[in-house]
Amino acid sequence: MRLSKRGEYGLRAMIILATPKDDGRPPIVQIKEISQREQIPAKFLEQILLALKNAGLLHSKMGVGGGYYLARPAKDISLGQIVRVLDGPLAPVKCVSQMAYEPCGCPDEETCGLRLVMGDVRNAISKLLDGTSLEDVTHRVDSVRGLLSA
Amino acid sequence: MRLSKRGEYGLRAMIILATPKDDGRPPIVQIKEISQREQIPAKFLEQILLALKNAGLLHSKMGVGGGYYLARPAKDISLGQIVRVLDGPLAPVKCVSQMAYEPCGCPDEETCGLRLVMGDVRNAISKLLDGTSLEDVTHRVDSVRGLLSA
DNA sequence: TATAAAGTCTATAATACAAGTAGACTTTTG
DNA sequence: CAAAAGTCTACTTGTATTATAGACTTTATA
Repeated sequence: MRLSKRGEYGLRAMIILATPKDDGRPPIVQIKEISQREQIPAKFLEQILLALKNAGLLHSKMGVGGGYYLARPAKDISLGQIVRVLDGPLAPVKCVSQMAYEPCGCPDEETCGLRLVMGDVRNAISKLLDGTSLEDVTHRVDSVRGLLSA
Repeated sequence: MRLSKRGEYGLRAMIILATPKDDGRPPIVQIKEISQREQIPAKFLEQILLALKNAGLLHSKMGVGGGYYLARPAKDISLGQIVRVLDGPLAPVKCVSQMAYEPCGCPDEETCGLRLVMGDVRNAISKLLDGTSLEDVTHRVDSVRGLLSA
């Protein structure tokens, strides 16, 4: 049930891009900066951000002073969207996938025990990842920070 | 978030082994029969069942009339135990794993947004897989069968 | 007691995928 | 024009997954 490095790095990058600057607006950040802050190989991160851009979750600006920024407000980007772009379907087995269904070959899918349980797992993961936005994450980090400093 | 074939095959096999025969007792079944019923390469299944045996979840009997059978009542074997033996930790990232924790390298784990969310995901998966026994699965299959035939 | 039916164990092959690296190209600003 | 940025595609490398092979042990029973 592992998240790939690709998925992990992408989520980390998106969280950075969703974290407001002092003026309260989401920042525009360069690959290099993210790669340094999160210890991610720059060339690998490049591919990841490109994929997120092509999926419509990020926009970018070329040239001096350019970088990446969120294509939509942080509250309108869910972690599920990000993970699906980078790691594919959330479902543990294809036969319970909403976005990439494939039969699993069991004689009768309706009464397949594995399928019943994995359907639940898929739903639980989806409920969490599709139900959590980048804004939810940054707010939660803020509130933990608050508790720690208090 | 994929379950490996190894994990999938193992779960399927365990569910078969947990399904009571007409006399109400869990059966003893040969590799060959499971592999035919579930379309699993026999030699691959062999390794999987051996691993489950070495982990203490299955017992076996050699020789004519032998086969594999559950080491404990089906209600005392959780899906989580099976998956952990075959696929390793449930956690999406190691830094939220209970059984195989490793730091993920972020500057401060306490305020890492990714970690907060993935912790939730781990807990949700664990709640489902550790909270569901093989007996729960076979009962659930029975009840679906009942609904369909009614 | 021989034979066949079963599991045991270890090695290895074949693939697929993940992770990372490279480099040439384009766009933008100053 | 030069420097700073992203774009695109190909390639390499390492590792894990999936599967196959084969020689071995144990047990029932004819």
